[in-house]
Amino acid sequence: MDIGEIARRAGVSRSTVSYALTGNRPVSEATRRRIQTVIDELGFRPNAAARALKEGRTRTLGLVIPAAGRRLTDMQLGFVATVVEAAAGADFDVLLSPSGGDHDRSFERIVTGRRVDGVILMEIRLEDDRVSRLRRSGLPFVAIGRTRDTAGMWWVDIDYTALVSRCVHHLADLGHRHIALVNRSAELIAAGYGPGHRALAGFSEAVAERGVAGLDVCCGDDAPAGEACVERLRAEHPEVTALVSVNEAALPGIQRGLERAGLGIPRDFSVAGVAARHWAEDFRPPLTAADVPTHDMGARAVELLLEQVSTPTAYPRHLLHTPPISLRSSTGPAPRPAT
Amino acid sequence: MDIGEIARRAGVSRSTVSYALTGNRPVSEATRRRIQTVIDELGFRPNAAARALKEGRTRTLGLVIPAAGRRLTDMQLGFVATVVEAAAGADFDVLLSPSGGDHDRSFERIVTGRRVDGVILMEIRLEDDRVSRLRRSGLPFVAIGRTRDTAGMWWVDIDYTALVSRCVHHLADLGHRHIALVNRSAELIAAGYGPGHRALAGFSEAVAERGVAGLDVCCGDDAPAGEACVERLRAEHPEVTALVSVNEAALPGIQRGLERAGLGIPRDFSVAGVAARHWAEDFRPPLTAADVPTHDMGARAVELLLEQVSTPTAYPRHLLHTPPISLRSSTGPAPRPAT
DNA sequence: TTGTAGGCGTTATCAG
DNA sequence: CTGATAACGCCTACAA
Repeated sequence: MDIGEIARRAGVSRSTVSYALTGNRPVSEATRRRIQTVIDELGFRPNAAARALKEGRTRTLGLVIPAAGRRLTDMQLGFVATVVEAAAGADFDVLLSPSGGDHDRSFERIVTGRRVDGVILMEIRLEDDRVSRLRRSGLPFVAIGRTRDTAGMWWVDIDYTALVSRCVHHLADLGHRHIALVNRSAELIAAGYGPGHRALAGFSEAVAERGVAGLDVCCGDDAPAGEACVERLRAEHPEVTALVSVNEAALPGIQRGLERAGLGIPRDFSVAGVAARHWAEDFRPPLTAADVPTHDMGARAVELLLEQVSTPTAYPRHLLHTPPISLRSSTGPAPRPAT
Repeated sequence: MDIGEIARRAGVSRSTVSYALTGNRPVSEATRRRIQTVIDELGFRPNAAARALKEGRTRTLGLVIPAAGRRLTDMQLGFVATVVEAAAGADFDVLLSPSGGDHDRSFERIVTGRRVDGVILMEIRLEDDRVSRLRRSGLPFVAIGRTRDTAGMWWVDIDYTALVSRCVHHLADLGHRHIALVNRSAELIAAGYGPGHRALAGFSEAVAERGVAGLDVCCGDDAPAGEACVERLRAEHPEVTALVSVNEAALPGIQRGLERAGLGIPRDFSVAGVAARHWAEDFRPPLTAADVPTHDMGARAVELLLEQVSTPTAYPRHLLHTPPISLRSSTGPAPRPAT
């Protein structure tokens, strides 16, 4: 069934049906209604491929997610969900591309095959092949995260440097003199994952500024890793009395580790961090943390992308979120040394 | 840049380029190589829309996920990830469609607009509009889960009835006489969500069979709900000494609730359930549970769908998983009544 | 207000 | 072994 079928049944020409469909030309109320009736009757919808071919646009966005295999973190999932939702709100569909390392079949198919009007990129590294690839292709794209060199690039990101720095200052204000940073996994850091590096930068800087001792450790993205991490920390650096976590998935493990070590939060040990709200609220006691606005970020990324799609010459824009740190109850004065 | 450009540069006709690309007709090695060179040089890939229009297929699968807004559960996320991965393995892209109850613009777009060659449906209800819609459309589809009437339908599911029943038997064998079922949310049950109903069916049946007292409660898909659920359970039914959970996201809360109530697991209280492996292993102590093979199920769903796409006349197939219950350490003999 | 015709980039059927 | 050419279904000048 195609537009011709509708035209025949409605007794009009194909173009009239098309115009009735798109509204790109006035159609008399009478014929419009006749056409609509036939369409409803047959449940017709224009073929997306034909339309895309003719119009040169697909009304589809590509969403590049971290390569399959690794489980997505909650935060990443949050982005996926809100991107899809925001796109749907603009009547755009979302094509998923799991693309990890370098040249991925799916990525190439989507980009070079012109399957989408624009791309949203997740889990950006400081140097990222996909970004350069996309830059070359001329396909509009928005990064959730950013590369080292952001020239001419559209992106949405969280200011991990500032956020971690603030956490350190907060803890230092409370009298803590030995503070640890629980970062993301060693592999991610080694791969040049931006937030990991920026968190570390903010940490080092703040720690130096306050003249306190800073210790940074990598930690896998799950509870067991978090627990192991705390155990090691206690064993090797018992002087540490507070930690800042940018690894939300490790939080339950961190909590368990502290518990098992017999440390009360925040009486004996303070914890602060950056995490999606529900992680922070699930922590016991509720975590003093910068709540990552995944929802907003995903929606903004789509917004920027659609803007770029409709105005390819637009000047690059970006959004750097620095959500406030919500003071909950996981941080307190440093315990008196047990002299 | 199109196929004509390549043809010109390679000094051949457009059809030859096409044949070199698809392999649908022998092309002399010499010209094939010449064409390939030009293609590599220019980084050409055939336009997906044109190809879809001509071939009548899109090499894309639709994945219908629960409506945005609600956070996806870990299990659902697992399906998404493995479906995408499996599809990518077969050089298929995946188009996401968030379609909850009714307002399915995106769903309609994808189905009627012929944007995909087939659809995978998640979170199936016993009566499901999307299933009937898809049945009518003639578009191949596979459900992860199943409706009440599965006639002529392709699906992959977990046998919640059997699994929950086994858990109950296991607990009854251990001497528990008062067992609770922690089900999914009341809304989901009310909406006719299959697993919820089938879990309940298996529970009621097994409980009756063993002559033990059964109590079923609904519980939201998150930790706080799990904790609240346990609290209520303790307050209103202190005689209960064991529970079966089919709500993995509530598990951390269940654990916390039991802890706060001062109950040791499994000394004072036993817990069994159905959950993805990592949830079970994160439980303290590790949870005796049927490990839901999300990975396998997603991959199988894609397999079935591709089979159906390539052989539309194939006889409907389905897969009912009944993973074994892994005995870990969260279940033990019923405590002696405190007489 | 409506109809006619051409073309978007491919593939596949004819010829050669 | 290779070229011309006609569709695929839609949109949109151009004509009426």
